[in-house]
Amino acid sequence: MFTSKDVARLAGVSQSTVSYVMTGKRPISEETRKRVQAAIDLLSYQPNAGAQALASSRTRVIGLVVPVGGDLGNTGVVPFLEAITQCAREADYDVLLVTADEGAAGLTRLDARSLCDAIVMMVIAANDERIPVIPSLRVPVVLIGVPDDPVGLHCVDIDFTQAGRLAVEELVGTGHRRIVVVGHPPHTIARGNSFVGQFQRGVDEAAATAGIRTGLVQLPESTPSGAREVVDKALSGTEPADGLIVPHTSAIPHVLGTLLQRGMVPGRDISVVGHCTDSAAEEMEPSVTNVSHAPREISRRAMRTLFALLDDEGGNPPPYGVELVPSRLTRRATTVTTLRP
Amino acid sequence: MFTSKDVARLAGVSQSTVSYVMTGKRPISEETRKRVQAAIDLLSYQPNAGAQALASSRTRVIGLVVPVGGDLGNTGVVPFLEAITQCAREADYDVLLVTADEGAAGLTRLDARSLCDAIVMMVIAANDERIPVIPSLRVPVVLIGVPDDPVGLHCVDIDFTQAGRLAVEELVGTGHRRIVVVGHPPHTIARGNSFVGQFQRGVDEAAATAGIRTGLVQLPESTPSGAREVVDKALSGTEPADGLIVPHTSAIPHVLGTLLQRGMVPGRDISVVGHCTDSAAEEMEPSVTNVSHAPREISRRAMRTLFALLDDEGGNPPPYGVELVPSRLTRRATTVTTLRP
DNA sequence: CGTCATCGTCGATGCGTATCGATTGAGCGT
DNA sequence: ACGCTCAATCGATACGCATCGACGATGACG
Repeated sequence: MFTSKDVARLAGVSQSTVSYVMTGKRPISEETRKRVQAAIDLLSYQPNAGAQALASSRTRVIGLVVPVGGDLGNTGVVPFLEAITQCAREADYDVLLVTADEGAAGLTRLDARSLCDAIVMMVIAANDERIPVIPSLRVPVVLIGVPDDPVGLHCVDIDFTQAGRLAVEELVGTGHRRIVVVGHPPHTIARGNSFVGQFQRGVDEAAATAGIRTGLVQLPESTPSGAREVVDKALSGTEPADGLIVPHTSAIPHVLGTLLQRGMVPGRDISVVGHCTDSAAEEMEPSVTNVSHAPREISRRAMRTLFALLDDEGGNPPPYGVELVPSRLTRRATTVTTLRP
Repeated sequence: MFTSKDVARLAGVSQSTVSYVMTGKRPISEETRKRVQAAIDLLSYQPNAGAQALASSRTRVIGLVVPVGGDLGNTGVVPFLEAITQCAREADYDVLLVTADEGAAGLTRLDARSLCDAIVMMVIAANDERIPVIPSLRVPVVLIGVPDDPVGLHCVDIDFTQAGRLAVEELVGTGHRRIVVVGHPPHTIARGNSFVGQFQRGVDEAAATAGIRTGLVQLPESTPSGAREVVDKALSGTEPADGLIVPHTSAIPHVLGTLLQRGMVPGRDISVVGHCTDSAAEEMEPSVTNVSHAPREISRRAMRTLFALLDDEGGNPPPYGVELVPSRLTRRATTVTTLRP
C-alpha cells in the first residue's frame, strides 16, 4: 500500500506538501497541486486512517450506540441506521456500531480509546445507566430519545406528547367521543422508555380540553390474538369505542385485522389512528390514518446537531436542549369523517 | 487522557514494559505486572486505537457492508447485525458499518485506508459489481450470501436449495399433490439475489423425485391484497392447491390472513409451509410450519471463518468455498398431516 | 570463583500523517 | 543593486503505541 511519502516522491515534492494538498490548510500553487493530484490518482493513494487519527486526533468516525434484542426488527432501528450512516458518509465520516448491551462501558471505551469523534446514542430507558457518564466524556454525544433528566444533554426525539394530542384532536374533531388507546405490550413498557408516558400525556391533555375521557387497554402482546383480546375489550361494555388510537406500530395491522374479522370496517364502522411512519401507514390495508413517525427526519436533525458540535471551534456550540420533532397527521382510509352528529 | 507513558511513570517502569504487560508478548514478573496493572486501573488507561493501529497495523475493526433501502426492515438485517456485532465484541473487535450504496468504492476505502482488518459483506446481487474487486483487497472478506461465481471467495449462506426441497418433501410426505409456491415480490426479484432461483431449484428437484409438478404464482407485492390475489390464483382452476409454500417471510402472515378470510383454515383445509425464522413462525397465528432461516447461526459461522482467516499465521488458512447451512423443518399448526389418502 | 544461559526490563526506533517554523525565490519599491 | 514582503515549499517533529536489540541481574554449573 502506498503512503504519502510515495506520492511525494512521485510528484517530486515533500511529504508535507502532499499533506497540504490533501487538507488544503496551506496555499499550494496550481501547478504543484496538479502534479500531486496526478500522483495521488495514479497510485490510488488513500491516507492511512490510524496515522491520520494519531496525528490529528480526529478519527472521522461517529460512534453509534444502538439498542439490541427483542422486538428491534419491529421497532424499526433500520431506518435510523440508514439515515445516520448516510448523513455521516456525506460529511466523510464513518460509523462505528456499538450495541447497548455494552452499557456505559461502551461509551467510555469509544471515548478513552479515541475510537470516534462523537457519539449518537439511541436511548432505551428513561432512567438509563449510561446517561450519568456522558458529561465525563470528551466527545460530544447526541441522544435520539429523551431521558427523564435531559439537563446538559443534546436530545432529539419525536414530540410524542404532540403526537398523542394530534391523534385525539383528529378523532374529537370528526365527532368521536368514545376513544380508546391501545397501549404498548408489556415488553415495550418494561424497557422503561419515556415515550409511553409522553404519548399518553398528549392524549390526556387533548381529551381534557375536549371534555371527554379516554379509555386505555393494555396489549398483552403484539400478535393477532393479543389484538383480538384488546379490541374485544375496547368494543365491549355499555360504551363501545368509536375510535381507537394505536401508538404501537406493529400492533396496527393486527388491530385492523381483528376489526375486519369482527365485521367492522375501519373507516366506516369505527376509526383507527395509528402512530407509524407514513410509508407503513400507506402500505397497510386499509391505509391507516396516522400520526407520523419520521426516523429519517429525526436522524438528520440529530446529525445536524452533532456536526454543529464537531465543527464548533470553541466559538458557540449549540446549546443543550431537547429538540422535539412534531408529527403530522395524515387522514387516510381508517377514519370516519362523517360521524359528526 | 492518559497514555501508556503515564502508566509507566506511575508504575515506575518503562513504556515498553507497559506495552508488554498489555499484550503479554514477553514475560513479565508477577510483581511488575501487578504494579503496572494497578496503574492501569487507577488511571482507567485504555490504549489509543489510532496509535495501536499505526504501530501494529491491526485495527481490531471488522468492516460490515450491509444492504440498504427498500424492504430491509422486513428482510431482517437486524439479527445479522446483532449477531455479527456480538461475535466481534466477544473477540474484542469493533464493527464499522458501511452501506452497500457505496459500492465497490466502499470496499477499497476500507482496505486502502486501513480502516479494518477484515470485511463481512452481505451480498445483494448474484452478479455483484463488488465481487471482482475482492481479490485485490489485502484484507480477508467473508460473504453472507452466494454470488453466481463464488470461486476464490469465502461464502456462508442458507442452503436454499435444501430448504426448498425440505418444504416440498414435507408436503409430499403428508399426502399433498397440488403444491403451489408463492414467489417473491418483484421488488425482491429485481435485486437479482441468487436465492430465489436456488430455492426454486430445490422445490423442482423434490417435485421431480416425487413425480409431481408444482405451481408458481408471483406475488405482486407483499401486502394483504397482494396475497389475496395470489392465493385466489392458487386456489382457482380445476386443480386448486392443497399446499402452499411461501419463501418470502413477510408474505406469510398475509397469506394466512387471506386463507382465513376465505374460510379456509391453514392446517385443516390447506397446508402452508413458510421460510422464516423459528421465532417468527411461532409468533404467527396460526403458528406456521416452517423451514428455518437462522440469521444468527449464519452470522456466527461467517465470523468463525473470518477469525480463522485473521488468526491464520501464514499457516493454513481456511480454504475458499461455500458453506451452506441446512435448514430444519418444524411442523407446526399450518400443515395437514391427516391428508394421506 | 569464573562462565554462561535465562529472565526481566529498558531504550530506541518506526508506523504514516499533520503541523510548525524555517527557507527559498520571486516580485516590488527605492 | 539592495532590502523587504509575501507566497510556496521543505524539514523536522510529535502523535501513542509495538517491537527489536541490548543490557543487567540472577542463578546454575563446572
